[in-house]
Amino acid sequence: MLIQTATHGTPIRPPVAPPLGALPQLRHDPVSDAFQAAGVPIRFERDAEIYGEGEPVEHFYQVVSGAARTYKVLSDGRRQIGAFHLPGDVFGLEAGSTHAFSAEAIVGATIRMASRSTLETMAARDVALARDNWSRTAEKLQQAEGHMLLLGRKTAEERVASFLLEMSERVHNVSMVELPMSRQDIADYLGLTIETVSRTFTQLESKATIELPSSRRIALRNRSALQRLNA
Amino acid sequence: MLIQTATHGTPIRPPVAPPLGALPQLRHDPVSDAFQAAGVPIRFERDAEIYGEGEPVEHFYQVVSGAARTYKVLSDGRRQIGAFHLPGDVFGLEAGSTHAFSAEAIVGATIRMASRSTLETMAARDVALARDNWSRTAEKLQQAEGHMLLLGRKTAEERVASFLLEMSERVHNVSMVELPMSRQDIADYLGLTIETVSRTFTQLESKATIELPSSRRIALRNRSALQRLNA
DNA sequence: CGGGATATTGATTGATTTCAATGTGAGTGG
DNA sequence: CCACTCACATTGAAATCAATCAATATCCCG
Repeated sequence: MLIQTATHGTPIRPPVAPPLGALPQLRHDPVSDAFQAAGVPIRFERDAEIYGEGEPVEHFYQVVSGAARTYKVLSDGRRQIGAFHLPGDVFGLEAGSTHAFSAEAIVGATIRMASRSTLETMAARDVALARDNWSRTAEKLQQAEGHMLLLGRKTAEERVASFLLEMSERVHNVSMVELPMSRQDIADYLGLTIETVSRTFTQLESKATIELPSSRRIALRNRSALQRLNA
Repeated sequence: MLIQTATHGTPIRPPVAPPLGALPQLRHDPVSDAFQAAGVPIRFERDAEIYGEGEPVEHFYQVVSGAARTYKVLSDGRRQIGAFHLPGDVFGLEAGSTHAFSAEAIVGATIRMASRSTLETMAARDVALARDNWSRTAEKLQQAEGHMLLLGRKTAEERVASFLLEMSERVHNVSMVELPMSRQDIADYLGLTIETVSRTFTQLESKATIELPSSRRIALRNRSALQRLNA
């Protein structure tokens, strides 16, 4: 079931200038500390599966460099990306026994993997770590809730605006955003088609809200226009 | 900001036969136990606000009888219901300091409220309780993730089918489902309009997949047809 | 037995999808 | 160094699903 494309046991230093989230900004908190201690960095190639839906939860993950996506697919192939994971982000932190999502590298990525049982043993002793696990999961839940509002109630233009602001915020609000993901990934994250995403970008560009020097680089020219769309 | 319609300090016994989820089925686990010990049952009238988005998290909640909804609204009033809470369900269990959602009673409801600080103090001492807080939040996250797939990628018919199966499962898979919520609530949960929800019900009825003895009572006649739509 | 809220049904519109080219850019090999 | 190619992205035209606008219909509740 799992197509293992990862190069195991090869702790590789993060590349000098990864596309999005150039600064790993590893938070100094119990979970990050635990990852420093118990986590092993593994290299995943572009599109490599990190884990699959339904598989037992054996590890927790933290992006060191690169980017990952977690998603669900319907039987006929329709895909919904639940979240993008950028450097510093922890994912796969599930309390249940099996993964509810699949995870893949979006680009070549280095991901720190910590064994679930180790982290759980540590959490059973360290109250702060246990609390932090909860806190991180609760944070993901809030993100998911915000994303439900987007998927259920926002127009295409509003979705794209929200996406751009989110990406910009996640790389310290720089106005030139370098996207690691394809239009298909964006579409599947926003619940749209690639054509609609593309058209919306063009439309925002014609209103001088953004600029598209290349398909993966987007300059936010009128942030308040985007914020207005963010409702 | 908070329209306090709740009748505080009135521990009321759960009604004999609440509409949906007639059996409170309070789980025997650390959180439920903590609610038994530290929680106070409060009566909320139909549409009464339980807490509002942005308010500080001061309590955690468990539905004793009745039902509640948690939702977000856009500035122009568009609403997305993130979840319905039925007897036994815990909600408002947020690790952050403010509520990301608003919560209201859907029908008259008795809700057990436990003070956040009390539960957190208990969790700091009791590893099992801390683990259970995490576990419950993780479960909510999985539900939210499933709901994202629905909102982002499913057709109206599939959404309604998923909703009916979900409601049925939550009341022990009985085929006659008694809905506590209005069409507007259902629409806002599924990211549709009331008209589309209504038309889809009618359409499923004409295919003999369901039966609608009244607008709030739905009989699932062909569960496998619904499951097929659930993809 | 009203009367107001809630739900259903109908007609039409419209945003997004689908189908279909066309354009662009990065990597490859001649 | 430059054609060539393949994947990815953009653009256009048509179709479609759900939303909107607009009547009824039904159900509570007083």
